[in-house]
Parts: sequence; C-alpha cells; structure tokens
Amino acid sequence: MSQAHARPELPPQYAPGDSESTLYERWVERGYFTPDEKPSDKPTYSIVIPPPNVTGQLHMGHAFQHTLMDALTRRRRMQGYDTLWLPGMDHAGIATQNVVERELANEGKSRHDLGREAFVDRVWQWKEEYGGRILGQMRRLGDGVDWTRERFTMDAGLSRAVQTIFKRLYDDNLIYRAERIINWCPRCLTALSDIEVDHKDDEGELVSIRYGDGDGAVVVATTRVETMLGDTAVAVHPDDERYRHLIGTEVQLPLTDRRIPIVGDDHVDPEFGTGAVKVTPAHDPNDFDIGQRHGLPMVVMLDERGVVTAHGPFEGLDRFEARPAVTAALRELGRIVDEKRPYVHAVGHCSRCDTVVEPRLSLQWFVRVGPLAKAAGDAVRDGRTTIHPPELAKRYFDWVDDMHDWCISRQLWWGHRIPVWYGTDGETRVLGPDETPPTGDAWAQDEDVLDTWFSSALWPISTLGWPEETGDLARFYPTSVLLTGYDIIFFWVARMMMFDLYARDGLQPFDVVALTGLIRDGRGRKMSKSAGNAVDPLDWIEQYGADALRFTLARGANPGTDVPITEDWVKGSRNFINKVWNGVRFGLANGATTGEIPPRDALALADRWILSRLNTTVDEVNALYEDYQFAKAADSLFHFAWDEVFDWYVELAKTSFKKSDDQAAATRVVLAHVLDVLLRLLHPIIPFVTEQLWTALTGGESIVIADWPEASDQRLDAEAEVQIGLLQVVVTEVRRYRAEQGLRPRQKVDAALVTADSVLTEYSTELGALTDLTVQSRDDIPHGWAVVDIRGSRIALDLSGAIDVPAERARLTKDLEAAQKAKSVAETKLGNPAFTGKAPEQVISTMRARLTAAEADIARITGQLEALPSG
RNA sequence: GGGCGGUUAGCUCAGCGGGAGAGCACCUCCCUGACACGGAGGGGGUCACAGGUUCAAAUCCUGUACCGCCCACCA
Repeated sequence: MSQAHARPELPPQYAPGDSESTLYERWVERGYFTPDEKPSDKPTYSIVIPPPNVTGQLHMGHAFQHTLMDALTRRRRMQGYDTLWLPGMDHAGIATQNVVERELANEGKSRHDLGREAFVDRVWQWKEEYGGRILGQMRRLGDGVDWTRERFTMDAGLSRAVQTIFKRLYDDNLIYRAERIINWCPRCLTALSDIEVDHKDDEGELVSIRYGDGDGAVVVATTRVETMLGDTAVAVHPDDERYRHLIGTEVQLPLTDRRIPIVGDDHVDPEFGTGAVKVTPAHDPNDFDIGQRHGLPMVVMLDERGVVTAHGPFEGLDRFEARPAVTAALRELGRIVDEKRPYVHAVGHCSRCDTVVEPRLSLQWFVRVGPLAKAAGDAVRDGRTTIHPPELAKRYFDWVDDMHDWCISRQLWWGHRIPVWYGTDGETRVLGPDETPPTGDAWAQDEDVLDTWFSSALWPISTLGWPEETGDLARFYPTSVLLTGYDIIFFWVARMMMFDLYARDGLQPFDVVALTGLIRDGRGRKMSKSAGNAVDPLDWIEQYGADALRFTLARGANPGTDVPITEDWVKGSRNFINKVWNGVRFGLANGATTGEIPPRDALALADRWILSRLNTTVDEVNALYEDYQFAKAADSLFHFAWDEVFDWYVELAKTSFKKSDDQAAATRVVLAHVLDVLLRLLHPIIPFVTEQLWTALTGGESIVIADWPEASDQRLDAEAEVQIGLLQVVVTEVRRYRAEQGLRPRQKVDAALVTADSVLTEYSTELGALTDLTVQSRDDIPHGWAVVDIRGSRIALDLSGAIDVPAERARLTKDLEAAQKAKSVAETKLGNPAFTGKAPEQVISTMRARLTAAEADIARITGQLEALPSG
C-alpha cells in the first residue's frame, strides 16, 4: 500500500561507505536475526555455520560461503519461516596452540615453562583478547546470524556434549585405546589422523642393501635406509622361487649385533624391487602388520622428534641426517648393491606445518568407525540427507565406505581433555560429565586432548543444547542445510553424520548438504597467503562495498564448482548495483509509488509486458534458489534488471509519463511494483543497497522482514510479450540501420516508419523516442512489414521474420509436451498407494509441488501458444 | 596405483540432443534530464582430436591427447 513518507534525495552514485555498518547494527538491534522467543506453527529453517577457527580471519572462502548461507536464510525469513542461522567458532586445537606457543617463543619461553594449567589459561586469555576477529568481519559482510546463540566448541555446554558422547561411544565399544602405528608429526609432537596427512610426491632414492652372506644372502630395496636399524625381519613372497628356500633362515643385520629371520608373507610383491622387503614393525604400518602376523619383535629406533635412539654411532642424529650416515656406513661394509636410483613416491606431510610425518608406534585412542560410517552412508543412500550437487556424493561414499579407524587423541594441551582416568592398579575409568573424577595419588587423568574435529562433529547438536533435550534441539534439529566447501567432506561432513546420527538415533544432522567450490584467483590458482595471490575480502568491501563483493561471489557460485574471482568482477558488480540504484532513483524522481496495480485492461502494453516478464523472473529465480543455483539466480536477476527493466521498460515509461494522467499513474504504480519486487528478489544477495532503496521506495520498515515475492500466473501476458518483442526488433533494426548510415545519435530525422501492425501504431511516440525518427503513419504498407524511409533511402523490415512463428510454435509445443509428461508422471506416482503409503512425506510433497508446477506450465504455455500470431 | 571432473569467443565461464551464448576485454558513435560505475551499434568461436549412434550432436556412446582435483600403508 502506498503511504506518504519522506523521500530522501539519492545521489547519482551509490556509495556504500558507513551506511552498511549502520544498517547492520540496526537489524541486529531490532532482533531480525533472532527467531521468535517461542516456537510457532511456522515451518522452521535452520543452518549452523561451519565454525571458523578462533585464530581465523575472514578470507574469500568465508565471504563466499557466508554470502550463500546468508542468502538462503534471508530468503526463508522473508518467506515466513522460523529461521535460525547459528554462529560460532572452533577452538582449533593445533592451530591455536601453535599461535600461542609462537607468542611464548617470542618471550623466550615454551609451554613447558608455564605448565599445563597456566598455558591453557594463557590460551583462553589470548582467545578473549585476539580471538574471534572474524566475528566483527562477519558483521561487515552482513551475515544475518543470531548473535544471541553464538557458540564456541569449548563452551561448558559443548564440552559436556563431547564428554557425553565419548562415554557413550566407549560404553558401546566404539571407542578403544590401542598401540598402533599412527601418523606422528615430529614437530607438533602429536598424533594425527589419516586425513591430517597430505601426500606429496617426493623424489626419493631406492637403495638396495645386501643382508647376510653367501648362499643365504638376500638383497632388500628401500627408500628409508636409516630404518634398517630397526629391522627385525626380511619378508619375501611365500611362492617366490628365488627365495623360498631361505624362509625360516636368519641373516645378520649389518651395523648391528642382531640376526633377523626371513619370513614368507603374501603382502610382498615379488615384482617390485628385489622381491625382498626389510621389515621395520615399529616404523612402518605395513611392516607392523607383517610383524603382528609373524610375532616379530618391535625395535624402536627413532624418538618422538625423529632422532635416532641408542644405536651406537648414529644416536642423536636426526632422521634425515641418519639416512646418509647409515648409507655411508653400509657402503663402507660393501653392503650397498645399488644406490641413487631415483624413485618418486608419495610421502606424508603434516597438513598443519608441512613436516614429513613419521609413522610411529604409540598408544592412542581410536573411534571404531565401522558401524558409524555404515550409518552415515545409509542416511545418504536412503535420502534422509541429500548431497548437492549429486556428483560429489560419490566422494562421500568412497570415504565413508572404506574408512580406517579414527585416531582421536592428540598430544596437545589446548582442547577437550580425554575424560579417562587411570589407576595405578591398572584400572581405567571413563567418565561422563556428571560423574566425579577419582582423586588422590592413585589416579591420573589421561594427558591427551581430543582431535579438534571430534567436537566439530557434534556441532549441529551441541550448539542446539544436546545432550539436554532443549527446545532449540526439538525446534531446529535436523538442520535444513549444511553449506560448506567440498574440501571438507571427510574432515567434517562425514564425521558429523557419524556422530550426530548416532547421538540422535538415526535422525540426520541436516536434510541437505550443499557443497560449494573453492575460491581461486583469476588464473584458477588456489588463493593462498604463501602464494601471494590471496585477496583480503575486506579490501574489496572497503573499496566497492560488501554488496558488490557478495554479488560477485553469488554470481560465481555454480554448485560444487570452483570460483575464479578478480577485481574486474567486483567492479562489474559494483556497476550493476549502481545501475539498480539509479533505476530506483529514476522511479523516485518520477513519482513511482507502490499501490494497487490497475486491472489489465487499464494497463498499457509495456506495463503488461514488464509485469509478465517480472512474473516469469520471480518463478525462475525461486526455482534456482531452491536448487542452490546461486550463480544462475544472480545472473537471471542481472539480466532481467538490466536488459529488460532498465534498458527497455524505463525508456518506455519515460514516454508513458508524458501521456494521459491515467496512463502515467498506472505506469508509476507498475514501475514501483517492479522495482519493489526486484529489490526483494535481490535482497538475499545484496542486503544493504536493497534495504536502503526499498525503504526509500516503499516507506516500509525493513526489507529484511518484507514478504518474499511469489509468482502469480495471472500476470503472464503472452500477447504483450509478443507485441513488445516486435517493437524491440523494429527499434533494434532501425538503430542498426541508423548506425550503418552514419547518422549521429539524437539527430532527428524525418522518416516514415509505418506498418499496420497495431503495436507500432499504438507506440509511434515511443518508437520515435527510441529511434530518433519522426514516425509517420501510412496505410499502404502490407501487414507484417514496416518501412523506414530516411532521407530518400528506404529499408523494408520484414516483421514476420522478427518472430519466427513456426519455430516459436515448435518450441512451445515441445515445452508443452514435456510439461504434460511431467504432469502424468506425477499423477501416476501420487495415485499409487505403494508410493503415497511408503515414501517419506518430504518426497511426497515434492511430488505434489511438481504436479502443481506442471499444471501451471501447461496453462502458461497454452496461453502463449494461443497468443502467437497466426501465419 | 585407483577415482572424479574439465577441454566452448582474447580471458573467466554457462549451455549438455534441434537458434552457439553471458560477463569482462575489443572496435565505432554518443557526457541525451536515472546512471559515462552510462547509452546505442558492432567484430570475434571448424564447441580439444578421432570414430560411432541419430532425420539432427557442443550436447549421447567409444577411444586418444592434454589439464586439474581427490583418494592411496607396495618397500
């Protein structure tokens, strides 16, 4: 409804400046982002944010994902959902501990100088002081999160969740402690899980060493010469003719006083190297397995820093120093058969600090992944959770279906301490949050903390209050969407699925997993600080505004696809926003006022046309948003706004304003309506400008709480679309002709532009304005033709060619058939009791929606077919 | 070693069975009362290659080449 309100003067260029921050704080103060206090009968929509690290700063990847999550939640909020976007941060175990340790190092201290308790206090202190910078940066971006529900993975409540699930998993025999070969970072001095290890190709050398002498000698090949100090056997394939006779014998291990057996083991590939393998059970996972099978002793020859222990002259050498040293010693003994044969193989590196990972025998806690991973796979297989885009589901299955047990203990101080106490009598007690730990000297708590991802895995439930059965948990779980990068499927998505399905008895943590690509630079390279190609999103926000950055990111967001981004794109978005700004400015200056749209009969063709086009755009954009097709939704809005509203409708409106009062008034209302709807459609992506323009245009309280536009088929107007299409073709043809003739723009030329086609007669004023011709009417021109007569030179425009009627009819017919087919498929399904009885409600309602959509399509296309000019 | 994706205009990409497209860049004209962060017009591609299916293939199938990503305990 129109209402009188002060209309601010808008400057000719949009300047984001401080207005963005002001608007944001106003939204927060008014509580727009906080769901109602009490649950209502509104449908709910919830997203938990992938918690950024406390140490983190907003980078382009955050800006990207946050823009999309914000767009999803803003739209749902406008649609009237009970909407929650929950923010928070992750304590980020190793990362944060490293930051504080570095700080201590600058003071010449180590964490051991402080002791555990003081160190942890220090980290908390750091967190209070410097942590969470990213939260302020999120405000700058415009993230509509509910700050009253902000969470941190080390909050008391979340820690309770961690301890609860640990205990439950332990009691269910899904957590166990064992001595295993694990990935060890000799710099971080902690165990790592498999996925915290990055494999990189390394140019190693394969060295062949002869063990033993004479007939009993055997030659082994290795890239890790130094580990021979820890060998406790040589393995060959049991069927290998070359070596079969040696199985059961022993050889002298060079440089040591030990004799080691030769064993037969299927694991050995006779084709590789010499077909004989040195076996180092304490320093290689395969060898560990062989050792287990043959009951071999385990000789540890490296300490936790990768330094050789107690092996004569090599003691105290780093593993990389030991390699040439041991090689030299063997060479001296004449034991090297072949060396320096280049051999490229994958070597594990710590994903945190890039140090070469050392497989190490150690006592750690593990999650027995089997049943949990199975359930995680099943939830996607049976459709409780949908992965989008579907291609990426394969990655998820590959991982989940073949997952190793997860090493969860970390030899760090910052994190959730393992809730296990050991008695001197050998007793082990695993305690839940409400149990009192044993006291006294006879008891000691496990020194280790849990992998950061252990608590992250609980994020969707712990942030909502689990293990308590809170109102939020009932109201917002399962969450609607998890939106995150495909790079984090294993680290996070799969583990949330495992833990949360387990904790909630099979209820999935999210209905949909929407996976985004990664942000790259203009040349497709990953953005990274070290490569020097990373751009701070705040720089661009500063320069072009948050909206411009957001629009750019949304426009690049094709599902699961990486997004190259350059400053030129951001400039382009800024230009688009400025275009919208000026479009609304035009409307305001010309008295555009929202109000009741006059009935169709009272509207000019152009008004009917733009309303029809608007309707189609609303439909299209809604479908695209529903399908997480942000790039296409943004693109659709971009082209509708620029090509149709601003390039054509605004120009036509200029003429309309000079016509009769009634027509001018109608156009003012239609223009205001089109701008209003356009702004609302754009708001999820570019919240700031749209708020500013929309309140100026409508006098409403805030676009944040405005209604979301829905299409109405009554606005579809095939006749108007055809007619205005004709007009556009004529105008374009004439303009091209003018350009070819070298006529200067705005040079008025007397010309005849005539046809019997009604649109051209009715729109002679507009035609004159758009082509800078003086249009005359003549009745000697046949139907379907227009003639342009400029200074004695004439061209005839074949308007029947302007719209290829047969082709258009064929296209529409095809669309109609498709719609009819979709309708009949949906009808069949819905008429089948087996389907309606057994399929989940969600699937059934989707099918109903599909039926409705198909019926609407049929009606629309039929109308368009009827409106097509005959012949 | 396994798996996945890509190869379309100078660049970045969309299209995935009947018309080769978008943004940016480029050329020409224009500071017109919304906007030069703009307007009007224009040029530019044997859709990687080779076969096949089809009335019809950038689009489906097979193979080849190159590029990228993920996974991986063959020394």
